[in-house]
Amino acid sequence: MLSDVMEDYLKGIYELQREYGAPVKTSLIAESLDVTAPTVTSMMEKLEERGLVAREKYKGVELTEEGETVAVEIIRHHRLLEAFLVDHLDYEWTEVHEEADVLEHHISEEFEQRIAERLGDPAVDPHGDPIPEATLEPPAADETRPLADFPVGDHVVVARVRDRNEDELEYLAEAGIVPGRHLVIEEKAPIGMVTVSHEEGQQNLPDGVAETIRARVAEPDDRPDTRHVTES
Amino acid sequence: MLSDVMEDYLKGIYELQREYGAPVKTSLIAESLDVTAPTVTSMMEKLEERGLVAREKYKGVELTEEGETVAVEIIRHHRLLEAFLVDHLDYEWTEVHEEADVLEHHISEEFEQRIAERLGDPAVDPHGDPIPEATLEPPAADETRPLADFPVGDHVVVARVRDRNEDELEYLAEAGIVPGRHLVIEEKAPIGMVTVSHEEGQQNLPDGVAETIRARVAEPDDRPDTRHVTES
DNA sequence: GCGATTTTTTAGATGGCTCTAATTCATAAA
DNA sequence: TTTATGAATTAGAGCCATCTAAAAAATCGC
Repeated sequence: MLSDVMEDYLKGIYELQREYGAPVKTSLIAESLDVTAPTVTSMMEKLEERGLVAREKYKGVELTEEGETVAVEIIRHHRLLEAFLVDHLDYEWTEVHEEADVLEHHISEEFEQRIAERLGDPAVDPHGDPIPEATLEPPAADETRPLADFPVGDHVVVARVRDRNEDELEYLAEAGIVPGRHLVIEEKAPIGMVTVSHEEGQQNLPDGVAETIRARVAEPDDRPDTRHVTES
Repeated sequence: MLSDVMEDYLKGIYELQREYGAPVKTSLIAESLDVTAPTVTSMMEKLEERGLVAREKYKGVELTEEGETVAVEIIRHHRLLEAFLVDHLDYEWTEVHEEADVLEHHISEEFEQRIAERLGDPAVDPHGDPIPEATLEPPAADETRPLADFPVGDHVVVARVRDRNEDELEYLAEAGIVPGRHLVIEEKAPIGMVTVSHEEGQQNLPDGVAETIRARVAEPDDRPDTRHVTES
């Protein structure tokens, strides 16, 4: 009933709403989906007609409950697929995003249930992102923060390394920046760079990248792990 | 580059061409894809422009080599997916068709290779249909014939039970009409019905159904098997 | 072999998703 | 508080896959 394109808009709006709050502005949506602003406006009119977003002209949109449910379902599909590809088809966690981004729109309820079952209803995907429950309750806002936000000296655990292009993820994986990894914030250089360290050495990260890696403060019992980078 | 719709046309034309020979008429395509004739004509113009079909106006179309390769690829996807769903996600062979029909257009090369490998490069799918090779050579025309074509008294082995709606396949599975099954043609009634038998009893099949079940003459060493219907 | 019937194509329209160009609205700066 | 700037919307267009109605071509029956 809903086109894949509409599903992509809803997913995009959901994520922008989480990150920047509502209402979500036209220009943000346009940028995130790589379309022009008029395209977004006309799509918002359609989504509004269908009751999936609430719109205030010239201000922006917010997902309705129904729109949010659709978005959460697509995200559940995406993250289950990523987990499935890694666990059952030997994909590397760095290369699952594109495949999941397509398939998320095309798998049936049945397929979703079967892979969830086969995976044992995992709580997070290979990037560390939480997988929404089958009930499609929007997951609680998370307590992680971008790596760039922690002050020098903090000990943190990487929670998520966001879906982005494969080369970047591979580089980060190679450098040991993976979900679950224990890091120390070593330095924040005024040229827009963060330096972190772990058992295997130091790593410099441009601010833009450090913004998209989310972490939480290391608990007393978080032992620096010795997880190794996957051999490829 | 190619839309899913175009892929569906190519797949449909391929199958019609196998069944009835080339050129394939507009009306046949329209019926098999459940669209109107003008829709087919306009799609054929587009496929011709792209070099995927050769067209003779008012006569019909034939796939070019390139068009055939695309069709074979989609069919390979379809059948690998069906096999994967049955072998690795516990689907019944009667319920995989719809899922595969959607996903066949959306999986990557990578995904195709990985499921093929995981399955051990099977030669046939759960319906008994041959899975084209990764080289996408069009498979040799097969030597099976519709069940309806065998004379009374013949001993045959079911080769394929074609993709069609789930209820019908479930009924046939329940009745023991599954790929690999040894059958004897018992009677061909003038009311358009064929009667076949196997170890567990007799089964009447309307001609329309007997047309879509393909079989080959039982070889001397084909022992009537005792395969059981899957318990559900 | 010619008219009647069937099939195919042409013509013209619609809805979906996108664009560029022009206009309207909101906001930040003076 | 007025204006300049930037953001959003409207206007108008194009392409895709589809439709119905009308015209043209092929085929079938005598």
